[in-house]
Amino acid sequence: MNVKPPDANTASDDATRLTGTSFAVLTLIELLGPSTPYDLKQALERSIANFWMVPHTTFYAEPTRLVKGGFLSEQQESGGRRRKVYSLTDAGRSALEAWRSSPELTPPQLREEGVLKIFAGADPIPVFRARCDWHRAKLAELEGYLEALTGADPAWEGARASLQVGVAYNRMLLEAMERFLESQAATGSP
Amino acid sequence: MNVKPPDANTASDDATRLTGTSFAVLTLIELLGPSTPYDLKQALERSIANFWMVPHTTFYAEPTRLVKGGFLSEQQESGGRRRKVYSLTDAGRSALEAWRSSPELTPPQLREEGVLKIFAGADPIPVFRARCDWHRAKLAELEGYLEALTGADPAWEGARASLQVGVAYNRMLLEAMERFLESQAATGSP
DNA sequence: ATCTGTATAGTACGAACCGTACTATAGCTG
DNA sequence: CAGCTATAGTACGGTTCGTACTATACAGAT
Repeated sequence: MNVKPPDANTASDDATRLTGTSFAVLTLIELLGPSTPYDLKQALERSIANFWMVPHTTFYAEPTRLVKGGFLSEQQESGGRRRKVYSLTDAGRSALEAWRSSPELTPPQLREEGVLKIFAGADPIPVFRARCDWHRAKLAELEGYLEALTGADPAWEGARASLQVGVAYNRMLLEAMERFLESQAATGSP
Repeated sequence: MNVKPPDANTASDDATRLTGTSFAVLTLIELLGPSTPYDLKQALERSIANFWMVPHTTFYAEPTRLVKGGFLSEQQESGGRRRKVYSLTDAGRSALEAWRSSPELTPPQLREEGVLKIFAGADPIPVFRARCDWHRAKLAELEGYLEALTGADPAWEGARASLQVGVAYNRMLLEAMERFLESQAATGSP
């Protein structure tokens, strides 16, 4: 009847859990080489954060966590601000590779307040208008990042591809909503 | 130089913060009438959770929070399990209405591990294939919910509209990825 | 009638996360 | 070289999250 040693699976093997955020850090270090948290944060914001959002305080905490798990090693910058510089360990490299080549994916996580308002009975037109503005701005932003990558190292091929996915995604949504708004304008006020 | 009374804006007016999850609960009670947390959770899963994900433990905690803030009132079921039943207060109704008719939207929050893997250099083909399966299943699920709503009360118009948005969204993504996979199949292995 | 399995309806809890606010260093500008 | 702005973080306390566990109802078998 359900009785178990209360400390079954407690200790040794419950290693640091690796989340998407962890792999974001590992990937960026692989691309950039040994990096400070701020280097990583800068790179993150122009790329990964667009499809895997992480608040900066969470992101700054992650390297520490990964050192604890043995996936990163930490050195002190000599001179200047003497900031911490993180590098991949072998464990880090192989965890990254295992994840990258595994077909498993966690389900996409979405929180879209606009659709929530529509659910609640709000007029969809202002909602879509606001979202069009947002996606237009995001599109311009992503196109800027993409342009900045032209002629970059082939190691950045994945980065380019993911930005292209982002561009396609935002363009699709934008155009769909614009079509909807136009059709409403036509029907609504003749 | 930056000196402020340390307890400026501390007390009385920092009322319970209302999040998207709060409005999800308020909206569902408006639609369903007085409800138990489980009623709400059931309804949530067939609708709102598809564009505003909430883990069930967070969702169960929300009504309690909303009672504390004065947005819901709580009664005891008489008989059966004697569960708690929640109803909107006037404060709840007006908070809901204010939110619904305000044009402000928090930015969409997305976490898509597939694109993260592509960023990291993974082969996009298995990623898209996995996602196609996922979106196909989601599409079928949403279409099922929509069908179950045919002929429902006009109060559920927003629910229907939001499900239609969800259907369109998933169909768009699915078709885009299918087109990509077909184009790859054509080029890749001639 | 009662046992027993399954679906329903939650709670407990510690780790992770998050937002706000604050701190600290570097480089630049007059 | 004082002061300003941009850069590069940390502190902290409440909130959220996932895992695991608990508990109640009801249906059918015994």
